[in-house]
Amino acid sequence: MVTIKEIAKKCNVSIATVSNILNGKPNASEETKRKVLKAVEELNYTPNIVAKNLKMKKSKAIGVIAEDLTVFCTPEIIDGITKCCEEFGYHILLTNMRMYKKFSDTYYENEDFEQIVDKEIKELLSKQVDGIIYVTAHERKLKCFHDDLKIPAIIAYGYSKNELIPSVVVDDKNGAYIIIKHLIDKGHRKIGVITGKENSIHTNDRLEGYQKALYDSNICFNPDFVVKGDWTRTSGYKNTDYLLNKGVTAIFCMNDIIAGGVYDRLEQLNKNIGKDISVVGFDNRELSLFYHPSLTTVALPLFEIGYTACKLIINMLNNKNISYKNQIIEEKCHLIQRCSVGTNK
Amino acid sequence: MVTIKEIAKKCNVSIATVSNILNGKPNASEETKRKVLKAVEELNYTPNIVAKNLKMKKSKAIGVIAEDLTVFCTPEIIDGITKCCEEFGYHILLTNMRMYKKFSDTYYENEDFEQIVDKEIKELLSKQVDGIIYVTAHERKLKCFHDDLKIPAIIAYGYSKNELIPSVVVDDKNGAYIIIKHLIDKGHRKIGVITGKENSIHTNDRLEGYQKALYDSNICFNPDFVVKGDWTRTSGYKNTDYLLNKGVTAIFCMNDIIAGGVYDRLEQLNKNIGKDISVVGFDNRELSLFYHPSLTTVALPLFEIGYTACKLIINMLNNKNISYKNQIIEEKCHLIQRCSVGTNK
DNA sequence: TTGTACGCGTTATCAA
DNA sequence: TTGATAACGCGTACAA
Repeated sequence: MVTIKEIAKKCNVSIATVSNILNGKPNASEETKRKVLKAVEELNYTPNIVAKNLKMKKSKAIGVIAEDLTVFCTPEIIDGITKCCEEFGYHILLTNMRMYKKFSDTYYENEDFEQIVDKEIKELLSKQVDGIIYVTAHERKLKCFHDDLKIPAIIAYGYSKNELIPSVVVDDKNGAYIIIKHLIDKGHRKIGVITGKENSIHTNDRLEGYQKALYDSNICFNPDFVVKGDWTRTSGYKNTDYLLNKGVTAIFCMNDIIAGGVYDRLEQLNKNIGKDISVVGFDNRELSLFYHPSLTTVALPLFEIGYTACKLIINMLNNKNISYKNQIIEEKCHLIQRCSVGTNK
Repeated sequence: MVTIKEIAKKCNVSIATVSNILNGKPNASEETKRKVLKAVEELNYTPNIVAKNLKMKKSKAIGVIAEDLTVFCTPEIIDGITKCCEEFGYHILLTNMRMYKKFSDTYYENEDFEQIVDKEIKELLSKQVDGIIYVTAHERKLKCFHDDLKIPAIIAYGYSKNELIPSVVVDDKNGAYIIIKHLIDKGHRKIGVITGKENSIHTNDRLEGYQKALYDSNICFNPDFVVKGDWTRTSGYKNTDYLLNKGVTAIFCMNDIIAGGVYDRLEQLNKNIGKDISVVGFDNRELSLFYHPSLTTVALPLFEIGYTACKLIINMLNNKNISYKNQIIEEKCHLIQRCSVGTNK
């Protein structure tokens, strides 16, 4: 690799001059500037950022710790981070912990979990990243950073238990609100719900959004219309009959997978989805587009979460004095209208 | 940040001694070793890898250039890379070019394409990565590295035009072979095909695998059973009737999306998939599990591609002398048996 | 067994 | 307008 020293020698100038020119410092004559730039070109000089970082004591690198890259929401979040990094001249050091693959879906209950995370953070610190974004694979409250962390950090998609670490999350309440509002606008009054797992933040917030939407339209909330699911297709399938018996005209599934189960059952019953009965989902998983009929659902603002998280980290980097205590940023969902909702009456 | 110097001072030893101990060198007495390790613990010392890299002239970092992280195959490939990096103590510097988002699906025809790639490679070189893995979003032949690249590089999922750069790809031929073999084993003799886009490597190889499977079972290839699609659901829908009229008992769709279109049409015709007619796909997209009935298909060896590519890069790093000229590694697909295939007669 | 001194490729200070 | 030179934090001959 050719260094600054070599091009200095070739041009008969000092390395300081070369460095100045390369960094666009105002001094240096046009003459030498040309000469140096030409040599840079000819020798195909590539600056050594590692050396630069050492000297500058910063890396323009953001460490991204993904709990699991292969979970559907993670790539889109990282895509948002990438976009922001691109705009502000940062780059990404990726740590994929592969949690689902290693410990299946209860990884966060694993006793080694904290140690693993600690190790990865220390690793990133070693590499002198300027900030860290922790991307959860599964929305929940967690504490993954120590209080004495010396660089800015943020949690994307999960909620921080540590008040000094901000988080950027889905506005689930609003997401549920807009899709229920949509059903109401289409004339539905009796709207059944199949929930996700109990005690999940998603489940609670989405239920609250559902209730708020009803309230705002002067519809009384009927607890009988709410039935407990667990995010699975089976739980959609099994609970459909119950809601049908309650006389609902629309079913709000708290994710697209549950909706798949509801579709299964409705087809068996020869119900015409989007006419006899309306179904909506949540998440806008790719597969929801391929249901018959395609599923009206709510898109998670994954890209936005990534982008905002990264922007915030960069802000924190540039304004070290201001406090981000207890900051939780909620990104809004988007209604995706497709063919599973019909007009009632 | 606390440095090696500070812990040397605290222990009244030289930095050399500290360095030796930290790197597990045999010298140093138990006494001082204990003393130093204790100080390391107390001061929460974190080694500065940037400085180390500068000194050692290597980074233990692999640059990963993804054409688009949000394309379905990319995360799984990177997951494989991660696993391998983990095993061999490397880390990943991720470059997500966001090609689909920026230029839609013909990005590789964009005239700026090469320049963008060049720029990203140069950037990675600046960061002193030890090797580069280029992950295509779309299987095709491409040349993305210059001949004078001074570090090992490899293409994952795409084919290299440059004979010095190895590639790791899907064994499409084998994938088609095993799924057609499966159909034949189930008694099917008249197997229709809806292809992907013309001139695509996938399309050609999958067709060849289909033909080979027939041949090996003494079934004559009937060109009339092959109809041109273009990877879309619509192309599946439109071509179903044609194949039905030809009297096929099974339809091989060159991807799962096409199969979705075939399902659409077959449902309209009240055909019972998996009984009246069998359908198989390719790719094992998540959604194929949610079709009714769930789709028998072929899983792409994405994880394996990533893992192998990374392993190969690390080999190249450790054996700089041996040649990898014209090396193309093909990873085998896996048959995913589900419910869309029935026994014929 | 331990310490001194140098160099990795930069940037920044200050003097020329 | 330029050039010496001292850092940045670390690893490693070589000397002690």
